[in-house]
Amino acid sequence: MRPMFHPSIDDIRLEAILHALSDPVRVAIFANLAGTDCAQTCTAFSSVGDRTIPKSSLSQHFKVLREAGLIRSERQGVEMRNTSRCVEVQARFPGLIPAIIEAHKVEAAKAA
Amino acid sequence: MRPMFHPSIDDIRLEAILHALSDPVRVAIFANLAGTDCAQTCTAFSSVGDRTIPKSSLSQHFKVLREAGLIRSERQGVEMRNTSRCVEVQARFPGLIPAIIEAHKVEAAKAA
DNA sequence: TCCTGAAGTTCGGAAAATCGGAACTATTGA
DNA sequence: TCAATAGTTCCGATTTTCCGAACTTCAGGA
Repeated sequence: MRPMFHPSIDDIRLEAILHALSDPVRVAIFANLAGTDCAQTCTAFSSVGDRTIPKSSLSQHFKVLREAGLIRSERQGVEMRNTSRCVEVQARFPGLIPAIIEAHKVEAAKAA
Repeated sequence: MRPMFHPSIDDIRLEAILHALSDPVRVAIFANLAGTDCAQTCTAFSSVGDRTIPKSSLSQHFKVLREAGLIRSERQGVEMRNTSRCVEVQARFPGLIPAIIEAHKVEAAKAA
């Protein structure tokens, strides 16, 4: 298994962030991670909304979020602890993440 | 030629906006449109940065921006007048567009 | 009216990205 | 050492993107 790659702050690309969050599953995962202090495992998201996400797809989604610099994944025993990198991203692109999270809430509120 | 489709404010999706702006050419076009009051034609963007964009690709890019609700395109004689819909999007997703434009500037500044 | 040129759009095939099932790896606990 | 669990990797099928070529639309002459 390859070691996990996490870009440094300066290598984070706006393009990659927007692409990562342009998927409904990924933005849901990220919004959840950004809204909590405790790390979440991948399987915590095996279903998003009413959809069931296959393990392989989940793994890809986490990889995209990780390589965009949005989350940090650390192995802890048999599972993966995922946390958001909001604070770091905020330093590079001030206000970007809060605006997207807020927009995501606006849309989620409307759907309900 | 099919009539152009512009989504109404309430049909604008966050997902579509993020996807539209996750492309370097499109975010450059949109940042430019958002930063000026005067409408721009498509050919005004036939080159972005140092890259030359084929007409057919440009047309597709404008279509993506239009259908995401980010711009409005109106035929004026032989050409197309494109303007941003920032004010409308701001009403639906407050702060989202300014944050992305700002992030785009941060990145553009770094590249220079 | 009939050209001609300019501005975009549409078509279609090649290239790239995405999805998900099956097989694999890594780690813990019995 | 064996079994179970969490996640990754592989790979084929589907979907999306890219761009050249052909087409449409409109304005301004001759």
